[in-house]
Amino acid sequence: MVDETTPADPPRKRRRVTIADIAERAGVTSGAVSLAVNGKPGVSDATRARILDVARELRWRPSHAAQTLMGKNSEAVGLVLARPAEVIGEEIFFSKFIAGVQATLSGRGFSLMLQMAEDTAAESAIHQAWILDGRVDGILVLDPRIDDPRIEALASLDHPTIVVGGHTNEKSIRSLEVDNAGAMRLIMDHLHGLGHDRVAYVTGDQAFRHISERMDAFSEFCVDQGVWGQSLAGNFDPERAREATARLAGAPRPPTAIVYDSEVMAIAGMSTLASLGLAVPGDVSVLSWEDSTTCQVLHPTITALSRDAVALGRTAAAEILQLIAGEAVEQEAVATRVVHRESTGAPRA
Amino acid sequence: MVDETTPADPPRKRRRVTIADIAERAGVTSGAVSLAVNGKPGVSDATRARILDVARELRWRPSHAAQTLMGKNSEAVGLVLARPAEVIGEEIFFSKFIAGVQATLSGRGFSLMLQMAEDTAAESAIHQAWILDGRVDGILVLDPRIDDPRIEALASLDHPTIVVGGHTNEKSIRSLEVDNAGAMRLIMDHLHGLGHDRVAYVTGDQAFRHISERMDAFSEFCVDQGVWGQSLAGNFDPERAREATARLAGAPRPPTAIVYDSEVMAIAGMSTLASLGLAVPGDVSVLSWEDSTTCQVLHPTITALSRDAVALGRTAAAEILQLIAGEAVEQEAVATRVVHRESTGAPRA
DNA sequence: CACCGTTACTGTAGCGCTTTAGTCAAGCGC
DNA sequence: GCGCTTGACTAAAGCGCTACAGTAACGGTG
Repeated sequence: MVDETTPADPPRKRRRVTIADIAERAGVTSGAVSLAVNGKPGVSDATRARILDVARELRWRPSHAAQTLMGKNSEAVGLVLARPAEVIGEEIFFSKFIAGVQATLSGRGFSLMLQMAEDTAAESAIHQAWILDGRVDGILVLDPRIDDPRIEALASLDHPTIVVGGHTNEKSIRSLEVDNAGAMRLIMDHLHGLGHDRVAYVTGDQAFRHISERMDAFSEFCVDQGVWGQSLAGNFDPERAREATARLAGAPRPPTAIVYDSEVMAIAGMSTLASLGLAVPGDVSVLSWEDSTTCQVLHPTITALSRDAVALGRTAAAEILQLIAGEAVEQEAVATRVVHRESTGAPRA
Repeated sequence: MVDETTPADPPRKRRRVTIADIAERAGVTSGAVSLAVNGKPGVSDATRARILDVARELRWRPSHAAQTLMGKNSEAVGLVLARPAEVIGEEIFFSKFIAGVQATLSGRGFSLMLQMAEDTAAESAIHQAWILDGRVDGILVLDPRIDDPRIEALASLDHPTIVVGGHTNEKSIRSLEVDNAGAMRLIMDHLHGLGHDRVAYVTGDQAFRHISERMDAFSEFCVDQGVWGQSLAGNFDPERAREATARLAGAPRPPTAIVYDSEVMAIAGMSTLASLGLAVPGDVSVLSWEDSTTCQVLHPTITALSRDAVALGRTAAAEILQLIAGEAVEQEAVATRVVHRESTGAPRA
């Protein structure tokens, strides 16, 4: 019969409801309340029920700060993005990845702590602050670089961490393997299978481990299969992709197919080809590393390496949760395939 | 002579460095340390300098948990997304908005707490938990609905909150005004100015306040200017946009221009028109509410309402920070304009 | 019936920090 | 020399919660 709608409640400063309030009301001490709400033995069933009733009635919620002060988990995972805001805003990968991470995390009641940093040094500083403060239980690292200073720093902190994409030298740090070499082989098999033997690859930022892995696999494939192949360095900037495309198109012996390291670059490249009067895939085939709705609706539709970034995010989240819980981490491969669309076809004979 | 480097330190569990450690080493009490590190009067300059030196040397960082327990700010802002993961992954608006929010927040040392929720009820529960725990200092609400239950709930919690887009009935809650009606007028002025007098509007989810505001402005413009105008309900799903487009194209008197409520829908619509053999803008003009790189590179390029979602996020973050700091909140309008590209032109005579 | 083991609690000491009330010596004016 | 201020600290309480050492009552046992 206790009605807490508080009809004429004076709207003054609302004080926090604490276990002491519950204790008083239930006629026990705060210690007993703690045992009761945490499901630990030491209180009779009757008392426990009474305490829980009062707690519910008072709309009590445990103080997170007090709990982490006692060394409890913070139920949050941290992710720092060290890329320019424009890139994060444009590249569909990030929002998909984050959406995937969130979907899994939220299902388990975890939150995501997100920050952007200017550079990897700033990113490490944030990692450090979060971990020492116990604000996050685990950290997700994106875009690993060759000899990444962040990973070294994290290894010394000895905290649950998952590096997404590219394994690390630090064996104490888990990484979510992304088979960049295998994916590149899928792409090259596709193009080679169509008959292409002059392929160009317009890359993203080579400082990233995953990009350099792709480049290596590209070169190896070309050598092994006798394909003429050339990488042109880019940095995810569509303008750079335009320049690279124009250079390739104007070459004495232009490639018959171009692979772009991102959807944004592929689109920029394709529009450049169109403006140069080149037909896709008639004169040159185009393939995008990363799929999106845009690839499906553009004319011609763009053949793309589809990786399901949402699933990647989900997997990363699941793994970090397992790591936090101290369970064995089981690697789950993210399905990767080439979706054949209109932008790739047999080269002109 | 106190040397705490402990030469043969066994690498066991790393204990947290606390102000007590600093106090001991500096030969003062923890109270003095607190005064020193917080820049408060009560310690001599010499002592303060000594304390700060020791703190730096020991790499001390204040315990966030202890501080929030004392009622300090948590230096974080919360944002809950209540849309399907796929939509968040596809719509460029979200990543741009979040990137913008982050850019401003990070600059001031704040973090973003991000969660996804199934529905608005779950979203409110998360808000409540965050606020009562003091885990966030402020909350950002996106996609306000007509008679939004979340806003009511937040109003009763009396916590810094900014509703992005659409003002609220609750005058205690601040909102970041987005002039949907004005933007719709810009769009219609553009089309009407080109000579269109049969315009269709394929909408997003009408439960959202911003969508209904746009629809109202659309209707009003049409009535006032004697333009034949019709809204077709969508829900941001490209498939729905395709259906709507096909229906419009097949009508006895089809519209000469179609406005789509999102870039994803505009692209879907345009590809549908193409597959029906209709020329853009020859047979029908297309306009997208929301700009993106894709709009710029598609053939034809798409005329779009450009709102700079990154700036919107930045502004939202700046406002919530001002609100948290207790400063006066100054509304800063986000530049909005129609970017005229190839997809709109004069209707065929 | 003294003895022991449970059960169901209570009381209190922290976790790391802030804050307030005190303490104590030095300095000042008359 | 006395009272009084001032500056520079110290001591201790308290934020909300957990953990752990007690303790009182009860029931069973030989």
